[in-house]
Amino acid sequence: MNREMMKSLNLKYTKKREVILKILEQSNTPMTAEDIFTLTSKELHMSFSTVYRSLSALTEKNVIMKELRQDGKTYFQINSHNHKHHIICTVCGEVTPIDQCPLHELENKLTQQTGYQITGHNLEFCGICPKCSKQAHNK
Amino acid sequence: MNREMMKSLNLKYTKKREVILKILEQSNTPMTAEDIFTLTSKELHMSFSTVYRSLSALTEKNVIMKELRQDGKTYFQINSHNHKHHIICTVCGEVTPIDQCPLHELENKLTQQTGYQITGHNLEFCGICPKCSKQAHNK
DNA sequence: GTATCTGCAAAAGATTTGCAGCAAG
DNA sequence: CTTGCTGCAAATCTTTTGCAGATAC
Repeated sequence: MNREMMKSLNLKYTKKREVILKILEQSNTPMTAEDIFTLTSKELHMSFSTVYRSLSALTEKNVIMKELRQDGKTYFQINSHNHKHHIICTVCGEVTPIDQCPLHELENKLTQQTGYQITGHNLEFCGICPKCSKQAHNK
Repeated sequence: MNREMMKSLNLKYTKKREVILKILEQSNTPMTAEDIFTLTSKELHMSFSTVYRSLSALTEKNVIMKELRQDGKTYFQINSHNHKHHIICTVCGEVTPIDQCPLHELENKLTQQTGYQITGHNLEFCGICPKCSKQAHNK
């Protein structure tokens, strides 16, 4: 994301937004507002309102995507269009991405069955990661 | 849910819980704490703490299930084991149940791929219901 | 210059908790 | 009579907002 792209979205290119976007682009997993606040704060002064307002502006323009997970926190990630889902370990919280999204096929079927125009979905698996399974076994 | 079943779960059988469970059993769609508070309040005096604490006790014993949706509210439903997912209209908020759950197959595949013991999932579709599509078209 | 962004502190909305009194078993 | 349930009000947690000052363009 650079100055021109921001301009074309009618968003001003500020140092804060630059750093927020850099953090998101470098992350390989969705992040909470708090994560982003903590990381950006290492580079410059940041306030929670700026984080939330920037994330919200970028979400509206579809630059980033947000999802509310079962832990009650909202996670943000760059909108790469080949979106991913995740499995979250209920023991240690480890997050593992799932390569394929298995739902597009199903969405077509559902459109036929229900008449809904489907515009999105949220999918979240939870379970116990191999490491934690092993530890439980050893106890 | 009756006195004996509650007893076997080490939960006391109170009038309040009886009414909360009745409401949930009669509902064909997941409900928020507020929904339950409003409905139960028509039959007896109820407080939000009692609603939340009862729902939380029943969730722990797997009598009911909860899910946090993208609207930021937690929805509760009787745990019928043949669980359902829903499509939610982004315009009018209408909720339509989806008959089959398409994920059990996928879960087996994922267990092989990732080594996770998968214990649950959350799936939420959103879209525009036929009624709202039609109205938008007519404008 | 002016529209937009930022910071602070205060507000909001959903849920949880401490504590004292009450009811079920 | 003892353990667990209830009500109230206050606290919590994440996110949003009002307003005054600062910055991008």
